[in-house]
Amino acid sequence: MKHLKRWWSAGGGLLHLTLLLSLAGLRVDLDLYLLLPPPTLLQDELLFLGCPASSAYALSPFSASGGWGRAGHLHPKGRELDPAAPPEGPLLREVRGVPFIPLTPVDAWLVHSVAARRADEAHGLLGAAAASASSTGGAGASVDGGSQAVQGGCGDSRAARSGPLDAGEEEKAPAEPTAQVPDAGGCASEENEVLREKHEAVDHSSQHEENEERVSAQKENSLQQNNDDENKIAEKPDWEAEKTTESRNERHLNGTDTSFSLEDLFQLLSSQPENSLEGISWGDIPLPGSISDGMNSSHYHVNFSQAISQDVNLHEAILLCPNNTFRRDPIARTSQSQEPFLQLNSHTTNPEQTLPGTNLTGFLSPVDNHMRNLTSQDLLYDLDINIFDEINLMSLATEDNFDPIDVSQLFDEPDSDSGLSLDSSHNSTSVIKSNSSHCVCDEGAIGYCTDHKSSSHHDLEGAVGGYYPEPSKLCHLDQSDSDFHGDLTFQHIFHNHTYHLQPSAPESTSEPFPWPGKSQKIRSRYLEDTDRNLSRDEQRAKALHIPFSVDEIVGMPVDSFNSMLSRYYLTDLQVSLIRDIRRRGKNKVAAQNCRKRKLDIILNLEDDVCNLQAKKETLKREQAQCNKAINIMKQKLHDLYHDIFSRLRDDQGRPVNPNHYALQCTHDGSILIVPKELVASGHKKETQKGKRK
DNA sequence: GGTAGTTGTCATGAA
DNA sequence: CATTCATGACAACTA
Repeated sequence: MKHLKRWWSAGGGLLHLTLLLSLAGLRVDLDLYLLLPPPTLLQDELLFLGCPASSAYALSPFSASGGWGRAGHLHPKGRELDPAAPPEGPLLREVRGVPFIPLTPVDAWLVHSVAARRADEAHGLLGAAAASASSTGGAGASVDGGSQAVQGGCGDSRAARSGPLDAGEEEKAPAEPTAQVPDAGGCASEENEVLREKHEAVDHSSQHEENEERVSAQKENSLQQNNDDENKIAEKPDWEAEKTTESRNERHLNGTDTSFSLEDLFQLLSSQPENSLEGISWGDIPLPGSISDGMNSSHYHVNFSQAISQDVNLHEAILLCPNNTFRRDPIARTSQSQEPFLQLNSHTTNPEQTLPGTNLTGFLSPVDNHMRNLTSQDLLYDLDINIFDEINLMSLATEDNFDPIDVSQLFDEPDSDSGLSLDSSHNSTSVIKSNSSHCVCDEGAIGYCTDHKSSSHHDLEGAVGGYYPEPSKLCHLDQSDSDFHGDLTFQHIFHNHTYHLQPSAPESTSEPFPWPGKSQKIRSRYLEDTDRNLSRDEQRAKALHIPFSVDEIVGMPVDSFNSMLSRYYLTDLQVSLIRDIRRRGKNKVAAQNCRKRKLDIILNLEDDVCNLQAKKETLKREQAQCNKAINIMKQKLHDLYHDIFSRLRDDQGRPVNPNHYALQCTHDGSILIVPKELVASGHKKETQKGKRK
């Protein structure tokens, strides 16, 4: 940028720039009038910036006072000329027929500087030549393609396109020295003047660099004051400012804003690294040359929304890019973030390439939002639509006249094995298939009807083998799996061109691709590992391209399951398999639960046994303690008895024999000595009464 | 190679 | 009647 500034400040910068544009083959007839800025540029510009717009702004280069256009052709935006305007400087007078409308102070300064310069020239150097040229209209150092080095009288058509001048402006024009438009000779002499002043400009170049920096700062301020959109540019970060620049360019495209200021040029140039000018595709610069063309030709009036809708068809995107959710070019995406300049170019200079969808870097964001807003159901729906094609092929596969080769050719699968012929499938499976053509469909027949099932699978896989993404995977299923022990036959169907070999032939002989030793081992190991992780039902579902996962099929509620079966177009084979998968899955879970429950019951019973055994021991100990206490009590009672009878005496003073008498307690607490015979008869009566009750 | 444990599956009955 | 659940039985697999 510094280089650019210096280059720019050298005075001939615009000329060089124009030459570059021309050499690059860009049809940009920038009418550049190169005049050196005075040393007082900064002060003048500051003064200029401080001026109200009514007095300082937007004088068209075709202003009569400016002297570049025919009198009476001031741009409608133009107000009036500020007499205090800087006297000289570069002017971007017209861009490919579109009048240069200064929007920024710099632009306006350019206009003013040229206007003042032309006033000086009218009095001095150009003199009569300029006066003679004024009758033919403006002229400039128009450089177009390098061939039109000097284009005289070019101001006619431009002035005509620039629109009428305000009457007031036209009246003020004579007040200024008449800006005589030079003819060709005038342009030549003007170039000499430029060269002469260029040397002078070298002295002021350093100061001009500073001025340029301040000018850029002032431009930001002026943008805030004048334009809301420009104001956003000043406030927003760079990446947002790019958007605004884009919008501005779109305004150019739509013709709503025909102005193209040096600021735009600056912005474009500054968006590139300092020394990368040569890397800039000048043809991509959204110069108003092409803009003006866009005003005249309809193909630049692009309906972006239409372009988006045409390009980003969701279904089409998914179908075309099954591996990529979004149909977008990652390279373009990268370039959007890394090369805003180029991305910006793509909108303006080459819409034919950009808009039809090859490069949607700038327009894909709404599509992305749309895609992000899609629910998983929507995506699943699209996915299912995609899968339906497969299912339809499956249906075809089950038909008799189905030719798998056609399918292979239809999908043009690189990995498709041409050896997957009808002969192979029929040779290996037709006999079995004829014996039980629908064995797979039968409930409960899948699990261990291995030959039949595998044969059916083979038929199907053989039918869709060319379409199956990785048919070789199925050849590397776990050989120990009895359900798929026919996979070797399977393998022959897919990959072996020598079908006369035994199914148990070594795998290496049937491998169609010459994998190197190590990679083949890795590959087979990988495939075994990946397939080993799949359950049988998952493998079956994969083989039949069931569009649902096993977990979904098993865990889905009944209503959803039934609605799913009715909602999607599924073959009988698929429906049968789905139901089997569901039944087996639920039964598997039930069996697991049952075993778990049984195990829990067993464990609980074992715990109960342990608890009961412990309780039994406790009770035994308690019983022993009780017995021991009872014996103690009996012994005490016996001792008490003998003690009592030893102290008892009858009427004659003799001791009472305890064998003949017994002690009996009455209800009132008194104790009687009763003969044992009476006690025995009394016990009999009580027992008889108890029995009667 | 035999064995016990695990797991998947089927058949069957009950809810 | 269809579906689910529970469970015994069987087979395959694994350690």
